[in-house]
Amino acid sequence: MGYVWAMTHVTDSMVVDPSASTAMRTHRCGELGREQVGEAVRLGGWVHRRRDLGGLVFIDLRDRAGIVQLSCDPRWTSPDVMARASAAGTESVVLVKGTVGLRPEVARDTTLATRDVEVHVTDLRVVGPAVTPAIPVARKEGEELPAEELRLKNRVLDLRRPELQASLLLRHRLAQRARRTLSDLGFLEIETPILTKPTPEGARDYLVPSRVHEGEFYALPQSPQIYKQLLMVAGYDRYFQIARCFRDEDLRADRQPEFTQIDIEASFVAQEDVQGFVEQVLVAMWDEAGESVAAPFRHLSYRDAMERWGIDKPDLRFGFEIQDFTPFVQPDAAPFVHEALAKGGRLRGILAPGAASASRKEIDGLTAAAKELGAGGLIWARRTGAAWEGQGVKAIGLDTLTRIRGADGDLLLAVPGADGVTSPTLHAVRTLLTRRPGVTPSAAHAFCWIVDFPLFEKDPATGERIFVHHPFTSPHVEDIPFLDSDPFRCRALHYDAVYNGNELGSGSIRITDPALQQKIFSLLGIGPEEIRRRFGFLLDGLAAGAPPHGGFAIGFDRVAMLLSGASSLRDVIAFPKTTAARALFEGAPIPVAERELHALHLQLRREK
RNA sequence: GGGGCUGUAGCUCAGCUUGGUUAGAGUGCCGCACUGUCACUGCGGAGGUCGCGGGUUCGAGCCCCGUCAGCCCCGCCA
Repeated sequence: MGYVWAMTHVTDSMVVDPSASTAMRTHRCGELGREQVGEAVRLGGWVHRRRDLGGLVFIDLRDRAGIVQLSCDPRWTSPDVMARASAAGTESVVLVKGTVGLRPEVARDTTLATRDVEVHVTDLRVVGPAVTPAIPVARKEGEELPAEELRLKNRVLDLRRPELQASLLLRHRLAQRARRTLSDLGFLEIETPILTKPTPEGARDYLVPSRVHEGEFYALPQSPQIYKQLLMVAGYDRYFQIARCFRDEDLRADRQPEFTQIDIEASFVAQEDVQGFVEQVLVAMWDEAGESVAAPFRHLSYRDAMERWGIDKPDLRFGFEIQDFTPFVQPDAAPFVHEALAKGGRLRGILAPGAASASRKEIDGLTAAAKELGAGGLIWARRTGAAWEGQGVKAIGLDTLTRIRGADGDLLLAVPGADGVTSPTLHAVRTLLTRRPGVTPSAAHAFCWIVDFPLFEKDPATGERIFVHHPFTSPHVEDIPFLDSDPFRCRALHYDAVYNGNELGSGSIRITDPALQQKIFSLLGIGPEEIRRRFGFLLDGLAAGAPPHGGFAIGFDRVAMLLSGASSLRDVIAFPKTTAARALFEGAPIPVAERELHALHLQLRREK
């Protein structure tokens, strides 16, 4: 608490912002320090805490810059002002006149950034009385936050908390820095429509019924994808937008139905140009948060990432890489291992140095995580000295273990099977291993690019060929000949930016050849009529003289979350939605009256 | 759509394992006292549909079923 406070508010209070001065106040509370001693000041703020000693009243007055102590003392405060100070309720807004004074030496034992000074109050008026707050803004040390449901219902109070104010302040600075960085690189900030056309591909659209056109709907954009491509065709060269995007899908801690992307597109570029722009923006934002990071970022192919980390967004701050133990498997391995190999699977696993100390309970936890992801179980063995022990000795056999070798103190964790099972399983296992006490990251920041994603994948449900990304992503030029003969061999000019195991965003080089775009659509089984209906305006655009172009979208909320140390997107969004996509504070969504539905040509059908 | 966790005073929590007095604590709130506090202190007080509905039982905050809400995860998120 005190730590966060000091960290976020001392910095701000070091500089007096002259623009803070208004007709009603001269400074922000948190800006006052020794430099203002002797000055007459006027302040406005919220009563954070009040300490009423009878003859003396102290008030901690809070605003967005921090807290300063008000001292009401008969030596400088009249009896009627004293009475008002003593009656000022918690979280009420007061206007104060006074003089900045040095606090008595013995009375500076405080965590406030403004610890040396206080305001000797000569006038105080409650201008915004507050009812008793439903949730506390000022908390005791160690006091838990109120339940998130209450925080969301009482959002104005929650937003007053210094931590949340610090997060939103940082978010503002990140946005400004990104904006300036891109603008300096010649990118133009251009807005695109919020009422757009449904794109039945991908995520579910939020639909908006048209009043004017019966039975027709707008969609809220899942991203400005097609618009930004058309801006390239229109010759705008370099575009960006801090764009709101909407997806009607189920939520997670790091997923909101409406979210913000730093959306970028540029013409006459290759993949590395776009990556260079994105790196500059990311480095600038990290710098804004006080973190020094270096570009260019390391490149990893999708295939490598899946092979060594089991995921396309590896956390490179830690070791515990996945290995292929298949070549070491000897006849003494258990039948189920041989069966898995016979079916074309592999035996993959992790040799975790020093993890032989893991308790049985811990290993059970790893096994449970493995089973949750579809693995039959988790083979494990620990090596002490030269000896292996554990269930894995039987499962994969001593001969196999001997060939795997390992070192004293290693914990071996392995899973036989298809990559589709072993990769996610071992990724989950690895993630748990990195969280063991005593495991330290090799660096604070590990950025990388994941490149060479496959263009197509098989739909696990239907077996049909589906696009991994959106259908405007260009294949590698050298893979185009294989589009028909060996589609799964084709790599996409698609790239993800990954940071400490988090996907920060993704982008691609787009298809600009209308013929190739048509071909891709038809490979996906979309007929000419449907192409026309859905994407006609894009194809027409491409046919009008399209420059080679590509772009990227940075998940801005996620960046703000990571850089502010928040554990949820909801803590970097002023008015977020719950996991059921409800807004508890304002109370959306709500049922609408029959006549409103009627005007929109809609009729409700009651389910069940 | 599926799985898990949580729901008791304004707030944070205990009570639930093993059903049985008047459901407690801290804090906040209200009142009184208090001239250097800073989580002020001291004294006194008010404050509860134990999320909601049903069931079992002589008796349910506690057991069972259902439901709602919040959170976490899987599916989903081109």
